[in-house]
Amino acid sequence: MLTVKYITENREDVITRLAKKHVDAATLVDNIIATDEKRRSAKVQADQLQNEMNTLSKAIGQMYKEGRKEEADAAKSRTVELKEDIKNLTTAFAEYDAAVNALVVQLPNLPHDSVPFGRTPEENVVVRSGGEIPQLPDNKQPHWDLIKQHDIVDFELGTKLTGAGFPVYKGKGARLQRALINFFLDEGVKSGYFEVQPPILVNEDSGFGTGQLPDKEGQMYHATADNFYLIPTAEVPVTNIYRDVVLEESELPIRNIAYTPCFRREAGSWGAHVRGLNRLHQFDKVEIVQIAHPDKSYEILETMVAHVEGLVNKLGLPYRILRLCGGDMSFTSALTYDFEVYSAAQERWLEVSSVSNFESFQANRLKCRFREKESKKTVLAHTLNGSALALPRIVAALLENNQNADGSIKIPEILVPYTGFDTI
RNA sequence: GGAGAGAUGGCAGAGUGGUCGAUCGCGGCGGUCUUGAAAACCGUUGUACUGUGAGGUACCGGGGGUUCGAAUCCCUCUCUCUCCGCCA
Repeated sequence: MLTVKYITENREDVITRLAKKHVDAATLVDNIIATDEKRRSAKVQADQLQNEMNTLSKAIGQMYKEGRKEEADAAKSRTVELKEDIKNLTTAFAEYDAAVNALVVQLPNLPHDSVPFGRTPEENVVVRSGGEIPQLPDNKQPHWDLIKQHDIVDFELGTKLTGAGFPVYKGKGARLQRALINFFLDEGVKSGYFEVQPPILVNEDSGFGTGQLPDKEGQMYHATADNFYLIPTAEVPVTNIYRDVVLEESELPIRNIAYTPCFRREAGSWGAHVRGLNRLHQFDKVEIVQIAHPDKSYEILETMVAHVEGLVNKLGLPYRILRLCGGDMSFTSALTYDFEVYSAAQERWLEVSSVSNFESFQANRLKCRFREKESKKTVLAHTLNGSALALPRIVAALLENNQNADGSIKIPEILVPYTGFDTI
């Protein structure tokens, strides 16, 4: 969330920039400023009275010590009214405080200046593309048919065990999964990321910290007996490592990489275009997360994009990088690049990564700060993350793009040391 | 799962109703000394909110209560440790 201080001091800026996300924030912003004003006023009054109370209490203590009991008892009677007033003001303060909070969390993050205008995914801007779209045999098959032919992913079996969207990977399918995970992790570690293996169940505080709660709880599976949530992305546990943390400036940037399974309920979004591996309830993903100095975060965003680009290049997949327009960006993001690979039998672009700079929007929720070396002041850090990469659609594209006329599939050379086979 | 103990500032560890935001030590920072470093000595050292400012307020795991006054008493929740049981 944005800081109230920033909103108050930059009212116009907030409103004009949010217009790019097609949000008319004027009413909300003014409401925040007005409520915050009341909040502060209640705080000041309460503090003053509390100060009187503290002074009086000390005096009473002194009187007792000196044996002036009657005087002390007289003073006590004066505290009754004070106490009542303080209670009322404190309650008012708490109410205003909660109100301000409830309002502020409704404001999306401000889009960066470079974010294109636009409302729909069609208005995203292709910043660059690479790789070559392969010429497939006339009898080309979509991946769900290839999968069936080789019996490497079993959707029906997954449905038996759990339900739709929880496939069972079998044989070379399972090994391909494992190969990709290891490949992505190794590449990340080679680029200087620090590997972590977080829990895949998180508590409410963590869900709130990265913004999945309270609004998007329908997105996550909920283990109600313990009030834990299954993570929709490793972003949640990995970023929350830095919740309520004050880092040293010299520790920045923090660069973490993690593999986790991810769980998404995707309620209501089932339907066309979700066949096969295109959309699942459980899938594997390697995620990169950075905590950065505000002056460096955009530079770092580009290095993350470059890292992801390196991965799709090494896998030989045709790809394009999109800069998301204001209307297609997430609530929390200031600038997002999406990576799409071309799945040549479906003849569709599939999103396989989303790399974002959240600036201090998440950090403010998380209270993730660093101590500025010069001033020794604590400053909100910038958080960034990106998929590097999400597996199922990569697998879909690999299978489709590398198929031969007989339905056999060539494994990209770089993966062979990981899979132990070069053909499916 | 059973029994017990505990949660205090970066760490270690005092403090059981009244100038306690909190003793002392270590660590950190600044300084003296030194060619430099170490040692020694002196000083300093939490966070947040609020006020133009001096300052004020809050925070001793979380929440609630008793009291003129709570780190200290009561209730409750969470977590940690030790022993036993079970277990990949």
